[in-house]
Amino acid sequence: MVTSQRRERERAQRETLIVNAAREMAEADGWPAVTIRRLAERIEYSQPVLYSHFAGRGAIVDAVALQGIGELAEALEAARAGAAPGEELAAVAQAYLDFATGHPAVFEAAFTLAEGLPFGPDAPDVLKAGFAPLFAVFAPLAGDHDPEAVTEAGWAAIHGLAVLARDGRLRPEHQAERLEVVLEKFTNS
Amino acid sequence: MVTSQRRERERAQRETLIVNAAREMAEADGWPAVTIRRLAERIEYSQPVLYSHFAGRGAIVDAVALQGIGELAEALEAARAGAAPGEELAAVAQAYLDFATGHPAVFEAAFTLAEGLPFGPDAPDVLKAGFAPLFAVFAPLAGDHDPEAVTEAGWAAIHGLAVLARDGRLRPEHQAERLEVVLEKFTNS
DNA sequence: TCGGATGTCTAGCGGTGCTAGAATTTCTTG
DNA sequence: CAAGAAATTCTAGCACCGCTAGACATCCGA
Repeated sequence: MVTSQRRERERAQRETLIVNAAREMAEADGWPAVTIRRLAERIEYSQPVLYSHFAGRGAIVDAVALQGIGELAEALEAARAGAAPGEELAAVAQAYLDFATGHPAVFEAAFTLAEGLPFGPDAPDVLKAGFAPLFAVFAPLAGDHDPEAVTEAGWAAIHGLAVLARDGRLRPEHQAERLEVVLEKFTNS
Repeated sequence: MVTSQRRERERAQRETLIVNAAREMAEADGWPAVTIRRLAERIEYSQPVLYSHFAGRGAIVDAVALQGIGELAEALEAARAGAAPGEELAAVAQAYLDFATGHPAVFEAAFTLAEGLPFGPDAPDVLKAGFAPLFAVFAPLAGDHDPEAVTEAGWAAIHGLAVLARDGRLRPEHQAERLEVVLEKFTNS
Protein backbone atom coordinates (compact mmCIF):
# COMPACT_ATOMS: atom_id res chain seq x y z
CA MET A 1 0.00 0.00 0.00
CA VAL A 2 2.90 2.28 0.60
CA THR A 3 4.11 1.70 -2.90
CA SER A 4 1.10 3.48 -4.31
CA GLN A 5 2.38 6.68 -2.75
CA ARG A 6 5.70 6.22 -4.43
CA ARG A 7 4.00 5.58 -7.76
CA GLU A 8 1.96 8.71 -7.39
CA ARG A 9 5.10 10.64 -6.59
CA GLU A 10 6.82 9.21 -9.63
CA ARG A 11 3.82 10.07 -11.74
CA ALA A 12 3.90 13.67 -10.58
CA GLN A 13 7.59 13.74 -11.28
CA ARG A 14 7.07 12.48 -14.80
CA GLU A 15 4.33 15.03 -15.32
CA THR A 16 6.62 17.93 -14.56
CA LEU A 17 9.19 16.25 -16.75
CA ILE A 18 6.73 16.40 -19.62
CA VAL A 19 5.82 20.02 -18.99
CA ASN A 20 9.44 21.06 -18.72
CA ALA A 21 10.36 19.19 -21.87
CA ALA A 22 7.49 20.79 -23.78
CA ARG A 23 8.50 24.19 -22.55
CA GLU A 24 12.14 23.77 -23.47
CA MET A 25 11.33 22.41 -26.88
CA ALA A 26 8.91 25.26 -27.55
CA GLU A 27 11.41 27.85 -26.42
CA ALA A 28 14.09 26.28 -28.56
CA ASP A 29 12.26 25.50 -31.79
CA GLY A 30 8.78 27.01 -31.49
CA TRP A 31 5.48 25.41 -30.55
CA PRO A 32 4.86 23.70 -33.90
CA ALA A 33 7.98 21.64 -33.24
CA VAL A 34 6.46 20.35 -30.01
CA THR A 35 4.73 17.23 -31.27
CA ILE A 36 3.56 14.30 -29.21
CA ARG A 37 5.99 12.02 -30.96
CA ARG A 38 9.01 14.21 -30.33
CA LEU A 39 7.90 14.84 -26.78
CA ALA A 40 7.54 11.12 -26.17
CA GLU A 41 10.97 10.42 -27.57
CA ARG A 42 12.46 13.18 -25.47
CA ILE A 43 11.11 11.81 -22.20
CA GLU A 44 11.82 8.26 -23.36
CA TYR A 45 8.29 6.95 -23.14
CA SER A 46 5.78 6.00 -25.79
CA GLN A 47 3.10 8.42 -26.93
CA PRO A 48 0.17 6.90 -25.02
CA VAL A 49 1.92 7.66 -21.76
CA LEU A 50 1.46 11.35 -22.45
CA TYR A 51 -2.25 10.80 -22.78
CA SER A 52 -2.37 9.19 -19.37
CA HIS A 53 -1.22 12.52 -17.98
CA PHE A 54 -2.89 15.03 -20.26
CA ALA A 55 -6.09 15.00 -22.28
CA GLY A 56 -4.15 15.94 -25.38
CA ARG A 57 -1.57 18.25 -26.83
CA GLY A 58 -3.63 21.29 -25.91
CA ALA A 59 -3.63 20.34 -22.26
CA ILE A 60 0.16 20.23 -22.28
CA VAL A 61 0.29 23.71 -23.76
CA ASP A 62 -2.14 24.84 -21.09
CA ALA A 63 0.09 23.37 -18.40
CA VAL A 64 3.06 25.31 -19.71
CA ALA A 65 0.88 28.41 -19.90
CA LEU A 66 -0.22 28.03 -16.30
CA GLN A 67 3.32 27.52 -15.10
CA GLY A 68 4.41 30.54 -17.10
CA ILE A 69 1.69 32.76 -15.75
CA GLY A 70 2.76 31.78 -12.27
CA GLU A 71 6.29 32.88 -13.01
CA LEU A 72 5.07 36.07 -14.63
CA ALA A 73 3.08 36.80 -11.49
CA GLU A 74 6.16 36.29 -9.37
CA ALA A 75 8.24 38.48 -11.64
CA LEU A 76 5.70 41.28 -11.50
CA GLU A 77 5.37 41.08 -7.75
CA ALA A 78 9.12 41.02 -7.30
CA ALA A 79 9.49 44.05 -9.54
CA ARG A 80 6.85 45.93 -7.60
CA ALA A 81 8.25 45.04 -4.22
CA GLY A 82 11.78 45.90 -5.23
CA ALA A 83 11.01 49.22 -6.85
CA ALA A 84 11.76 52.61 -5.41
CA PRO A 85 8.70 54.50 -4.17
CA GLY A 86 6.89 56.05 -7.11
CA GLU A 87 8.61 53.76 -9.56
CA GLU A 88 6.46 50.71 -8.97
CA LEU A 89 4.35 51.12 -12.09
CA ALA A 90 7.36 51.52 -14.35
CA ALA A 91 9.06 48.53 -12.75
CA VAL A 92 6.05 46.27 -13.12
CA ALA A 93 5.46 47.31 -16.73
CA GLN A 94 9.10 46.76 -17.59
CA ALA A 95 9.03 43.34 -15.94
CA TYR A 96 5.99 42.43 -18.02
CA LEU A 97 7.71 43.40 -21.26
CA ASP A 98 10.91 41.68 -20.21
CA PHE A 99 9.04 38.48 -19.52
CA ALA A 100 7.39 38.62 -22.93
CA THR A 101 10.67 39.03 -24.75
CA GLY A 102 12.62 36.72 -22.46
CA HIS A 103 10.25 33.77 -22.67
CA PRO A 104 8.42 34.21 -25.97
CA ALA A 105 7.18 30.64 -26.22
CA VAL A 106 5.77 30.64 -22.71
CA PHE A 107 4.21 34.03 -23.33
CA GLU A 108 2.68 32.71 -26.50
CA ALA A 109 1.33 29.66 -24.69
CA ALA A 110 -0.18 31.83 -21.99
CA PHE A 111 -1.80 34.43 -24.20
CA THR A 112 -2.49 33.05 -27.64
CA LEU A 113 -2.31 29.26 -27.48
CA ALA A 114 -3.95 28.35 -24.19
CA GLU A 115 -7.56 27.47 -24.71
CA GLY A 116 -8.60 25.41 -21.73
CA LEU A 117 -7.72 27.84 -18.98
CA PRO A 118 -10.67 29.26 -17.08
CA PHE A 119 -10.41 32.96 -16.51
CA GLY A 120 -13.29 35.07 -15.31
CA PRO A 121 -14.47 34.51 -11.72
CA ASP A 122 -13.47 30.84 -11.43
CA ALA A 123 -9.88 31.32 -12.47
CA PRO A 124 -7.17 29.41 -10.61
CA ASP A 125 -5.37 31.28 -7.86
CA VAL A 126 -2.28 31.51 -10.01
CA LEU A 127 -4.06 33.66 -12.52
CA LYS A 128 -5.47 35.94 -9.88
CA ALA A 129 -2.01 36.25 -8.38
CA GLY A 130 -0.81 37.66 -11.66
CA PHE A 131 -3.46 40.34 -11.53
CA ALA A 132 -2.56 41.45 -8.01
CA PRO A 133 0.65 43.37 -8.69
CA LEU A 134 -1.00 45.04 -11.67
CA PHE A 135 -3.89 46.06 -9.48
CA ALA A 136 -1.49 47.36 -6.87
CA VAL A 137 0.13 49.78 -9.28
CA PHE A 138 -2.89 50.82 -11.34
CA ALA A 139 -5.63 51.09 -8.74
CA PRO A 140 -4.13 54.22 -7.12
CA LEU A 141 -4.48 55.95 -10.47
CA ALA A 142 -8.17 55.15 -10.78
CA GLY A 143 -9.64 58.50 -9.87
CA ASP A 144 -13.38 58.36 -10.43
CA HIS A 145 -13.23 55.06 -12.27
CA ASP A 146 -13.58 51.51 -11.08
CA PRO A 147 -10.08 50.47 -9.94
CA GLU A 148 -10.38 47.10 -11.58
CA ALA A 149 -11.42 48.66 -14.86
CA VAL A 150 -8.41 50.95 -14.71
CA THR A 151 -6.18 48.01 -13.95
CA GLU A 152 -7.57 46.09 -16.89
CA ALA A 153 -7.08 49.10 -19.14
CA GLY A 154 -3.51 49.56 -17.98
CA TRP A 155 -2.76 45.90 -18.35
CA ALA A 156 -4.19 46.01 -21.86
CA ALA A 157 -1.92 48.91 -22.78
CA ILE A 158 1.19 47.08 -21.60
CA HIS A 159 0.04 43.83 -23.11
CA GLY A 160 -0.63 45.49 -26.44
CA LEU A 161 2.86 46.91 -26.38
CA ALA A 162 4.23 43.43 -25.76
CA VAL A 163 2.34 41.59 -28.47
CA LEU A 164 2.65 44.21 -31.21
CA ALA A 165 6.37 44.48 -30.55
CA ARG A 166 6.75 40.72 -30.56
CA ASP A 167 5.05 40.43 -33.94
CA GLY A 168 7.27 43.07 -35.47
CA ARG A 169 4.47 45.58 -35.83
CA LEU A 170 6.30 48.38 -34.03
CA ARG A 171 9.60 50.07 -34.63
CA PRO A 172 12.08 48.41 -32.26
CA GLU A 173 14.09 51.54 -31.68
CA HIS A 174 11.12 53.34 -30.13
CA GLN A 175 10.27 50.66 -27.61
CA ALA A 176 11.47 52.70 -24.63
CA GLU A 177 9.66 55.85 -25.67
CA ARG A 178 6.39 54.01 -26.21
CA LEU A 179 6.54 52.66 -22.69
CA GLU A 180 7.32 56.15 -21.40
CA VAL A 181 4.27 57.45 -23.19
CA VAL A 182 1.98 54.85 -21.71
CA LEU A 183 3.32 55.35 -18.21
CA GLU A 184 3.09 59.09 -18.50
CA LYS A 185 -0.44 59.00 -19.86
CA PHE A 186 -1.62 56.77 -17.07
CA THR A 187 0.18 58.73 -14.39
CA ASN A 188 -0.57 62.34 -15.31
CA SER A 189 -4.30 62.78 -15.35
CA MET B 1 -3.71 35.95 -77.73
CA VAL B 2 -6.89 37.56 -76.54
CA THR B 3 -7.82 34.44 -74.72
CA SER B 4 -4.83 34.76 -72.44
CA GLN B 5 -6.36 37.91 -71.02
CA ARG B 6 -9.55 36.07 -70.30
CA ARG B 7 -7.63 33.28 -68.65
CA GLU B 8 -5.76 35.70 -66.48
CA ARG B 9 -9.02 37.32 -65.54
CA GLU B 10 -10.47 33.96 -64.64
CA ARG B 11 -7.40 33.14 -62.63
CA ALA B 12 -7.72 36.33 -60.63
CA GLN B 13 -11.38 35.58 -60.15
CA ARG B 14 -10.59 32.15 -58.81
CA GLU B 15 -7.98 33.60 -56.52
CA THR B 16 -10.45 35.87 -54.83
CA LEU B 17 -12.83 32.93 -54.71
CA ILE B 18 -10.24 31.03 -52.70
CA VAL B 19 -9.57 33.92 -50.35
CA ASN B 20 -13.24 34.52 -49.78
CA ALA B 21 -13.91 30.85 -49.18
CA ALA B 22 -11.05 30.64 -46.69
CA ARG B 23 -12.32 33.70 -44.93
CA GLU B 24 -15.88 32.46 -44.70
CA MET B 25 -14.82 29.04 -43.50
CA ALA B 26 -12.56 30.56 -40.88
CA GLU B 27 -15.26 32.91 -39.69
CA ALA B 28 -17.75 30.06 -39.52
CA ASP B 29 -15.72 27.24 -37.99
CA GLY B 30 -12.38 28.71 -36.99
CA TRP B 31 -9.02 28.62 -38.74
CA PRO B 32 -8.13 25.03 -37.86
CA ALA B 33 -11.15 23.98 -39.93
CA VAL B 34 -9.70 25.72 -42.97
CA THR B 35 -7.71 22.88 -44.49
CA ILE B 36 -6.46 22.66 -48.04
CA ARG B 37 -8.64 19.64 -48.65
CA ARG B 38 -11.82 21.29 -47.45
CA LEU B 39 -10.95 24.49 -49.24
CA ALA B 40 -10.40 22.59 -52.48
CA GLU B 41 -13.70 20.79 -52.11
CA ARG B 42 -15.45 24.05 -51.38
CA ILE B 43 -14.21 25.77 -54.54
CA GLU B 44 -14.67 22.55 -56.50
CA TYR B 45 -11.07 22.13 -57.60
CA SER B 46 -8.38 19.71 -56.57
CA GLN B 47 -5.79 20.59 -53.97
CA PRO B 48 -2.88 21.29 -56.35
CA VAL B 49 -4.85 24.14 -57.90
CA LEU B 50 -4.56 26.01 -54.65
CA TYR B 51 -0.81 25.69 -54.81
CA SER B 52 -0.78 27.25 -58.25
CA HIS B 53 -2.18 30.38 -56.63
CA PHE B 54 -0.53 30.38 -53.22
CA ALA B 55 2.74 29.05 -51.93
CA GLY B 56 0.93 27.18 -49.19
CA ARG B 57 -1.72 27.36 -46.53
CA GLY B 58 0.10 30.17 -44.78
CA ALA B 59 -0.01 32.35 -47.86
CA ILE B 60 -3.78 31.98 -47.98
CA VAL B 61 -4.05 33.07 -44.38
CA ASP B 62 -1.80 36.02 -45.22
CA ALA B 63 -4.06 36.97 -48.10
CA VAL B 64 -7.08 37.00 -45.82
CA ALA B 65 -5.07 39.00 -43.31
CA LEU B 66 -4.10 41.58 -45.90
CA GLN B 67 -7.66 41.91 -47.13
CA GLY B 68 -8.85 42.25 -43.55
CA ILE B 69 -6.30 44.90 -42.70
CA GLY B 70 -7.46 46.84 -45.72
CA GLU B 71 -11.02 46.74 -44.48
CA LEU B 72 -9.93 47.65 -40.99
CA ALA B 73 -8.11 50.65 -42.43
CA GLU B 74 -11.25 51.72 -44.27
CA ALA B 75 -13.37 51.28 -41.18
CA LEU B 76 -11.01 53.36 -39.07
CA GLU B 77 -10.80 56.11 -41.66
CA ALA B 78 -14.56 56.16 -42.09
CA ALA B 79 -15.07 56.39 -38.36
CA ARG B 80 -12.61 59.25 -38.09
CA ALA B 81 -14.07 61.15 -41.02
CA GLY B 82 -17.63 60.68 -39.80
CA ALA B 83 -17.01 61.63 -36.21
CA ALA B 84 -18.05 64.88 -34.60
CA PRO B 85 -15.15 67.24 -33.87
CA GLY B 86 -13.33 66.14 -30.74
CA GLU B 87 -14.81 62.68 -30.97
CA GLU B 88 -12.48 61.29 -33.58
CA LEU B 89 -10.30 59.35 -31.20
CA ALA B 90 -13.26 57.69 -29.51
CA ALA B 91 -14.79 56.84 -32.87
CA VAL B 92 -11.63 55.30 -34.26
CA ALA B 93 -10.99 53.30 -31.12
CA GLN B 94 -14.55 52.04 -31.08
CA ALA B 95 -14.31 51.08 -34.73
CA TYR B 96 -11.14 49.12 -33.98
CA LEU B 97 -12.81 47.17 -31.19
CA ASP B 98 -15.92 46.61 -33.28
CA PHE B 99 -13.87 45.21 -36.10
CA ALA B 100 -12.10 42.82 -33.74
CA THR B 101 -15.34 41.47 -32.33
CA GLY B 102 -17.20 41.57 -35.61
CA HIS B 103 -14.64 39.67 -37.66
CA PRO B 104 -12.73 37.60 -35.13
CA ALA B 105 -11.23 35.18 -37.64
CA VAL B 106 -9.98 37.95 -39.89
CA PHE B 107 -8.61 39.78 -36.89
CA GLU B 108 -6.87 36.61 -35.79
CA ALA B 109 -5.41 36.14 -39.25
CA ALA B 110 -4.14 39.70 -39.32
CA PHE B 111 -2.59 39.80 -35.87
CA THR B 112 -1.68 36.34 -34.67
CA LEU B 113 -1.64 34.00 -37.67
CA ALA B 114 -0.08 36.04 -40.46
CA GLU B 115 3.60 35.34 -40.73
CA GLY B 116 4.62 36.35 -44.21
CA LEU B 117 3.51 39.96 -44.14
CA PRO B 118 6.29 42.52 -44.18
CA PHE B 119 5.77 45.31 -41.72
CA GLY B 120 8.49 47.78 -40.82
CA PRO B 121 9.54 50.24 -43.53
CA ASP B 122 8.78 48.03 -46.54
CA ALA B 123 5.21 47.28 -45.62
CA PRO B 124 2.56 47.28 -48.35
CA ASP B 125 0.55 50.44 -48.75
CA VAL B 126 -2.47 48.73 -47.26
CA LEU B 127 -0.73 48.33 -43.95
CA LYS B 128 0.44 51.92 -43.90
CA ALA B 129 -3.09 53.00 -44.73
CA GLY B 130 -4.27 51.36 -41.55
CA PHE B 131 -1.80 53.36 -39.53
CA ALA B 132 -2.89 56.68 -40.99
CA PRO B 133 -6.21 57.19 -39.17
CA LEU B 134 -4.56 56.13 -35.93
CA PHE B 135 -1.82 58.63 -36.49
CA ALA B 136 -4.39 61.30 -37.27
CA VAL B 137 -6.09 60.91 -33.91
CA PHE B 138 -3.08 60.22 -31.70
CA ALA B 139 -0.45 62.56 -33.10
CA PRO B 140 -2.20 65.71 -31.83
CA LEU B 141 -1.87 64.29 -28.32
CA ALA B 142 1.86 63.80 -28.61
CA GLY B 143 3.06 66.78 -26.61
CA ASP B 144 6.82 66.51 -26.23
CA HIS B 145 6.97 62.99 -27.56
CA ASP B 146 7.51 61.62 -31.02
CA PRO B 147 4.06 61.56 -32.65
CA GLU B 148 4.66 58.15 -34.15
CA ALA B 149 5.70 56.74 -30.81
CA VAL B 150 2.54 58.13 -29.25
CA THR B 151 0.49 56.64 -32.05
CA GLU B 152 2.10 53.27 -31.54
CA ALA B 153 1.48 53.47 -27.83
CA GLY B 154 -2.16 54.40 -28.34
CA TRP B 155 -2.62 51.72 -30.90
CA ALA B 156 -1.09 49.21 -28.49
CA ALA B 157 -3.52 50.23 -25.77
CA ILE B 158 -6.54 49.73 -28.01
CA HIS B 159 -5.11 46.55 -29.47
CA GLY B 160 -4.46 45.14 -26.02
CA LEU B 161 -8.04 45.87 -25.10
CA ALA B 162 -9.18 44.00 -28.17
CA VAL B 163 -7.09 40.87 -27.75
CA LEU B 164 -7.48 40.46 -24.02
CA ALA B 165 -11.23 40.89 -24.35
CA ARG B 166 -11.35 38.42 -27.21
CA ASP B 167 -9.54 35.79 -25.20
CA GLY B 168 -11.89 36.17 -22.26
CA ARG B 169 -9.25 37.70 -20.02
CA LEU B 170 -11.31 40.75 -19.12
CA ARG B 171 -14.73 41.18 -17.54
CA PRO B 172 -17.15 41.71 -20.44
CA GLU B 173 -19.40 44.05 -18.50
CA HIS B 174 -16.62 46.60 -18.04
CA GLN B 175 -15.67 46.84 -21.68
CA ALA B 176 -17.08 50.34 -22.11
CA GLU B 177 -15.48 51.71 -18.97
CA ARG B 178 -12.07 50.32 -19.92
CA LEU B 179 -12.24 52.12 -23.23
CA GLU B 180 -13.29 55.30 -21.44
CA VAL B 181 -10.28 55.00 -19.19
CA VAL B 182 -7.86 54.60 -22.06
CA LEU B 183 -9.35 57.50 -23.98
CA GLU B 184 -9.36 59.71 -20.94
CA LYS B 185 -5.79 58.85 -20.03
CA PHE B 186 -4.56 59.64 -23.50
CA THR B 187 -6.59 62.79 -23.79
CA ASN B 188 -6.08 64.47 -20.42
CA SER B 189 -2.40 64.99 -19.96
C1' DT C 1 -6.00 18.25 -88.06
C1' DC C 2 -2.49 17.76 -85.36
C1' DG C 3 1.57 18.71 -82.11
C1' DG C 4 2.82 21.30 -78.26
C1' DA C 5 1.79 24.00 -74.34
C1' DT C 6 -1.11 24.79 -70.60
C1' DG C 7 -3.92 23.44 -67.12
C1' DT C 8 -5.89 19.95 -63.94
C1' DC C 9 -6.27 15.71 -61.49
C1' DT C 10 -5.04 11.22 -59.30
C1' DA C 11 -2.28 9.12 -56.18
C1' DG C 12 0.91 9.15 -52.69
C1' DC C 13 4.72 10.70 -49.23
C1' DG C 14 5.86 11.81 -44.67
C1' DG C 15 4.00 13.86 -40.91
C1' DT C 16 0.25 14.95 -37.31
C1' DG C 17 -2.97 13.92 -32.96
C1' DC C 18 -4.94 10.27 -30.94
C1' DT C 19 -6.45 5.31 -29.51
C1' DA C 20 -7.60 0.15 -29.35
C1' DG C 21 -5.78 -3.90 -27.96
C1' DA C 22 -1.66 -6.71 -27.03
C1' DA C 23 2.20 -7.40 -24.05
C1' DT C 24 4.59 -6.65 -20.02
C1' DT C 25 5.49 -5.52 -15.53
C1' DT C 26 4.00 -5.06 -10.76
C1' DC C 27 1.31 -6.16 -6.83
C1' DT C 28 -1.66 -9.16 -4.10
C1' DT C 29 -3.06 -13.36 -2.48
C1' DG C 30 -3.38 -18.45 -1.61
C1' DC D 1 7.13 -18.77 -3.13
C1' DA D 2 4.20 -19.35 -7.08
C1' DA D 3 0.09 -17.99 -9.49
C1' DG D 4 -3.51 -15.03 -10.64
C1' DA D 5 -5.12 -10.17 -10.82
C1' DA D 6 -4.34 -5.48 -11.65
C1' DA D 7 -2.03 -1.78 -13.23
C1' DT D 8 1.05 0.05 -16.62
C1' DT D 9 3.35 0.46 -20.93
C1' DC D 10 3.98 -0.45 -25.75
C1' DT D 11 3.01 -1.76 -30.66
C1' DA D 12 0.39 -0.85 -34.40
C1' DG D 13 -2.79 1.65 -36.78
C1' DC D 14 -6.68 5.11 -37.97
C1' DA D 15 -8.03 9.35 -40.08
C1' DC D 16 -6.39 13.46 -41.18
C1' DC D 17 -2.92 17.08 -42.37
C1' DG D 18 0.22 20.01 -45.91
C1' DC D 19 2.30 19.30 -49.97
C1' DT D 20 4.03 17.34 -54.60
C1' DA D 21 5.38 14.21 -58.66
C1' DG D 22 3.77 12.49 -62.60
C1' DA D 23 -0.20 11.04 -65.45
C1' DC D 24 -4.01 12.87 -67.86
C1' DA D 25 -6.97 16.08 -70.21
C1' DT D 26 -7.82 20.30 -72.49
C1' DC D 27 -7.00 24.10 -75.33
C1' DC D 28 -4.32 26.82 -78.64
C1' DG D 29 -1.72 28.08 -82.80
C1' DA D 30 0.14 26.48 -87.06
